[in-house]
Amino acid sequence: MTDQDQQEQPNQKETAVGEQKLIEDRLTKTAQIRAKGIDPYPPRYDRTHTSDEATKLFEYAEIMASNVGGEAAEHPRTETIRVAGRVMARRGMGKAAFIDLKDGYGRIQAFARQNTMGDEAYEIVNLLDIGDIIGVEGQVIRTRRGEISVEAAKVTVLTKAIRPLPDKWHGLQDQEIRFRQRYLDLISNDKAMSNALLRSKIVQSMRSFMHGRGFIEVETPILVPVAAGAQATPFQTHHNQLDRDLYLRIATELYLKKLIVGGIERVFEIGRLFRNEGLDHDHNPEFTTIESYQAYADYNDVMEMVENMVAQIAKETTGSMILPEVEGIRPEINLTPPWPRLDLRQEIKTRTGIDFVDTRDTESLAVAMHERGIHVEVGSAWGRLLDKVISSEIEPHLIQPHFLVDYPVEMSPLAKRKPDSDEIVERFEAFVMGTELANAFTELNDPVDQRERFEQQERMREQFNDDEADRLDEDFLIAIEHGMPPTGGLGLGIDRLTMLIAGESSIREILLFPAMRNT
RNA sequence: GGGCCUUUAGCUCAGCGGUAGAGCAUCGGACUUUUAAUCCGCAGGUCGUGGGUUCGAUCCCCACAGGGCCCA
Repeated sequence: MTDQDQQEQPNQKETAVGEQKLIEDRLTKTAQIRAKGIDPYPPRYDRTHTSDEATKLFEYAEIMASNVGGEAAEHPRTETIRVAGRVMARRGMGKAAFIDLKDGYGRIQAFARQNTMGDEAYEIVNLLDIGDIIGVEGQVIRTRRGEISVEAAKVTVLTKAIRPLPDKWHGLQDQEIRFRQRYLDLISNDKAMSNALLRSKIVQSMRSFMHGRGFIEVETPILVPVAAGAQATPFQTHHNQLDRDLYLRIATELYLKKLIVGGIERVFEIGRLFRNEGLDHDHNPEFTTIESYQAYADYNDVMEMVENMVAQIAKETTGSMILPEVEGIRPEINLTPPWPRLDLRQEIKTRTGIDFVDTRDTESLAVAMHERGIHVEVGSAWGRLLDKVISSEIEPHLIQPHFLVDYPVEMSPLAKRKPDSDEIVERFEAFVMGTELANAFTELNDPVDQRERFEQQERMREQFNDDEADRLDEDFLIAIEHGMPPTGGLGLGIDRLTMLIAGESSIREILLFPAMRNT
């Protein structure tokens, strides 16, 4: 608005409008609470019962009263307790009010009556808004309509909220706000809360499984001088004092294998990886994996571990290894081990007629793909093309859990060759619901071969302008030159595992704070 | 990267080439057992942003931004 406009409108309303008015109304009430000598943001509250505990307490009192009979059985009540939570709804009726309280364990109704609380104490009830956090002290009763309620003797404001909550009936529908302000989603939508709690249980169950098998949990650097150990574009940053460019890790792989060299024979890390790539329903630039390494094991041992780990986590978190159908998202998924092992070469041959062992050069593979209507990205390396064949022709069919086994060496610079083959490595990927869940191999521990593989990757970066090619990490090579025992390694996406168990089709429903564009 | 859909009150959503509506929430009033409480009344909007067409655009066109879905 220009100065002129303001001069032409000298009688602007003094009161704020819209959202600002809602805030100012609540700030006014906050001031009114203070004027009564009450702190609207007190430091603590002695809660004696959560909502579910209070409900159970009353149900017990009810049973006891019915055993006794007489007057007490008519209107049972508990001793005085204190509950606390957020005001989700308020039904005022002059000199009485019903308040729905929500805490971390459920909901309970508070019933406030002026002649129970006294005139002065009741005044606070009229200064409450939906969204405020309050404590209620009183006995638990059952109202005439049958609802277990805390009959308020005293209501204490614990936190005055100055912004309104989303619509109480429709909840929060706007996906953008759900992701950007997840706290509102958690307050409004039960599924958001259950997904958050499920993820915690999954990680807890996973840790317990790994510890049960004798694995040691470690944490390795996130800021690294060389972003190696996977094929992905890294984020770059800079350390000022050292005047040195650093990268955010794209894998935990190489550090963990250094620990295998050092003699920690079973090691795992649960942590965040960072890959500088786009966002979609199952990709986020930062995501969480578990990687594990086990000395004297090979990829067959790891396969057995993966199927048992995933099945056990499902069992512990949902009660069953069979995940129910989710309407419009996926059919019933049976995670019971063992999962079928599919030979990659055979599977591709069956689905497409292409035998990658007989189609070793880029051009003939591109031609074969073109003949079958598979998109060919011009200028791609052989391994990238085959990856496309797998992702477009094989993966979509793997709805129930499967392992794809034995990959070409070009796609797997960190995996050991099969004893009888120069071209095939001992690697598998686990697929469920048509997407990759885990990637694992018998780790390459021949330092000369490993150096050559890295050099091959570096050449691919040059030749095919491939930013995602793996990088030669000299520190890692020196480590395995000291001798790394035969080792089976694993990487498994925890966000994807949680999507699977939660029955969600978008990673954004699982990440509490998914990456978003600038507003 | 391409296509389609979407953005209107704090929230959930209608609407339309002629200066914008409902429900809930808010605000005022009535109400001492409600539970989407009820009843009466008031207020609340640069219709995502910027251009263009038009006498007139929230509506039509273009660009941009955010969100969603599909394809690559």
